[in-house]
Amino acid sequence: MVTAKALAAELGISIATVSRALNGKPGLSPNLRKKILAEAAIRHTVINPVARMLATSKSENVCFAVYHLAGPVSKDPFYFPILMGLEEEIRQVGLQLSISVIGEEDVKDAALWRVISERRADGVILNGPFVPASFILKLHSIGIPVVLVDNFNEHLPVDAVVAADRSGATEAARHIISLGHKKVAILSGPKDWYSNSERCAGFIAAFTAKGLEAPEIFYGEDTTYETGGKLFKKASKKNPTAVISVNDALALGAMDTATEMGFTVPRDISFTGFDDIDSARTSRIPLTTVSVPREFLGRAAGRLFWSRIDDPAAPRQRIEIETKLVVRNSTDVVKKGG
Amino acid sequence: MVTAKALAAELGISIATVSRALNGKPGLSPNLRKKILAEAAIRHTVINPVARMLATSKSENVCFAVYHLAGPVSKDPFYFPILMGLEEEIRQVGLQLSISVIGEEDVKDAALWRVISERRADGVILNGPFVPASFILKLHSIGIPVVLVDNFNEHLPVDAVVAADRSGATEAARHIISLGHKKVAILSGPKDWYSNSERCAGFIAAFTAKGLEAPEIFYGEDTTYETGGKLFKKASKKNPTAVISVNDALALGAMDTATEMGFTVPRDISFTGFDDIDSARTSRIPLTTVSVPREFLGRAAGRLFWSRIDDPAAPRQRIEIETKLVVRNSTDVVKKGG
DNA sequence: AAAACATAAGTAAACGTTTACGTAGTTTTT
DNA sequence: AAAAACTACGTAAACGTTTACTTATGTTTT
Repeated sequence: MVTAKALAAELGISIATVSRALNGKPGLSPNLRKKILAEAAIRHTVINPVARMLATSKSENVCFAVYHLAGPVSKDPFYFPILMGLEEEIRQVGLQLSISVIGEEDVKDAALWRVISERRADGVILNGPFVPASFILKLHSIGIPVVLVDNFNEHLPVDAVVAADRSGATEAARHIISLGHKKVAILSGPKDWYSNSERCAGFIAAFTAKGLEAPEIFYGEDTTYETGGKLFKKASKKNPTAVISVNDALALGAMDTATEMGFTVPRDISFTGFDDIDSARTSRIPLTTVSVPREFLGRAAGRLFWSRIDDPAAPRQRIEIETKLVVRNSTDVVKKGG
Repeated sequence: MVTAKALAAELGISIATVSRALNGKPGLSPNLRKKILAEAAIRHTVINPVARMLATSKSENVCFAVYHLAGPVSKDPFYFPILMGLEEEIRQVGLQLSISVIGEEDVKDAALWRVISERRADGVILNGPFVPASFILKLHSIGIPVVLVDNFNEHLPVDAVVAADRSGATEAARHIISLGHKKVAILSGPKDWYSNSERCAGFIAAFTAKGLEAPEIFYGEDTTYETGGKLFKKASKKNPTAVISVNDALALGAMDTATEMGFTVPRDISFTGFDDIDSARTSRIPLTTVSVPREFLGRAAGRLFWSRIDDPAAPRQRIEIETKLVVRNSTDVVKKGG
């Protein structure tokens, strides 16, 4: 492995010329260019990106931040596909993706700020609804490009890519309505998480649009399997014929608890989820759910980031990725007596 | 934000002195040091890591490579926790973690090689059993520190961290044996994946140690839920009273297929898995499995990497992380007639 | 054929550090 | 009290690029 500098010396030409050749820049005779490129290929010469970064003062690095809450949230299989999609996109524009997990203490004080201020990243992809708005604002105000994934806030002047939570939820609810269900319960996590509130709104909208009574929403502290079970126990007192949840984990927990309590799914109660994580498909009773193309969310975030870098003054963008209802075995027409 | 250079100019001292102060190096009067540090804090002065990298020719960057096979494998929720653990560890030693997803084409040719040769990383954490040995060897032979996670090969001169696959498997098999099972089937993925072969060996060992007949192994092309179902259909022809699998997805698929076929679990057949992924716990019939502390695997990989950087000439290390049998509801004593 | 202009290359200053080496001034040794 | 040894700091050469500027060498234009 030979540096561009060494290559220049070997060929008896200036570094500037080699630089131009290796970067495909003009101002160079086709002959010499070919010669340099050929020699570079033989000697495995690549521009040293660190030196380039120093010279151009760009880090060519994007940071993917995972907000790591203590406890079950981190186990959520939701983010990995996003990460994969993002990486592929980011790589294609020649950037590199680094990851950083941040916790509650970090946000208050240093953390990402550190990553950024040490110039290891040109910008940040912030993931999930847990990141405090104040932190996002701070990042943005010091000129760091930020894009949000699976999170959005109208008052935040930053780009975001989200799933079509509301319309997806409406579609799921319409499915339930079309099966004749009237007594419905909604299971949700904290209402201040963007996707939760959007999805709930989407559910409700479907009912009110048909002139039906809006279902009651049962809020939990998180969106885990266990919480799903707990919430169902509460909800079951109202004898719903269908339970719709803001995510799959909740739905799966509720469904299993229902089975334990003696209900037969979907004969007695129908269940729907949201996200289409693996276990929705592989569950004993495959779950009817709204599929969120997570890898695609990642790709979109990558493109969004790139366009932001390209034009820092562009107006804020919000990309919404279409979702798709996947009907499986957990939903059925309402019983006559229901 | 002010560079060290600018800070030096402001204070009317040399950059070298500021560098020493900011890096906590000796050769500096306590007074001046304090003064510099104070001013640095006010002016938010941090050493520019890019410049440092150039000067020291270290990238301070570790690359986590995910070998992204087309298809269901990538959805495996196995790697995310590893990633999280790794990041925390890596960060503590001042390194940064970047991720790179590589595919089959990349390995043949460029890929990681690119990442490395462009000096964006000081080394690589290679994840999973899919990475071809030739590629690992190539990386190692050009002097790139490599650590393997969830993979090992005696003939490869690189560090590795793995779960205690063999002993964990033995423990699971012993559990099955202690319940009185004699007719047992083993479900596995490709036998050339390290963890698969180790786990199979561990299963077998438990049986032969007790003087029992070694169970038949049914091999699939991958270790997915769907394959689990297929394999069980084959295995069921031998009327096993227990089915032990090399991972949870396989076990879950087998278990659900068994239920569909009319078996009652665990009364008719017992099932065990391996890994303890989320859905093992949240499955309708919670799965008896061997818990692999994945976040810890990540941490260990981070430490291993660091110690390798520290002493490139150290002998190869292989860290084995203890696993733990988690008995849930999918296993029971063998039926009298079994 | 002179003037104006492209084109192809080189020069050298930045980018912000690290670090071996040099040099005063101060302390210790003998 | 002179020699030796520290100590605290400065100097300057790397590290490997990028890029505005300059300088030769053709190539048009008039």
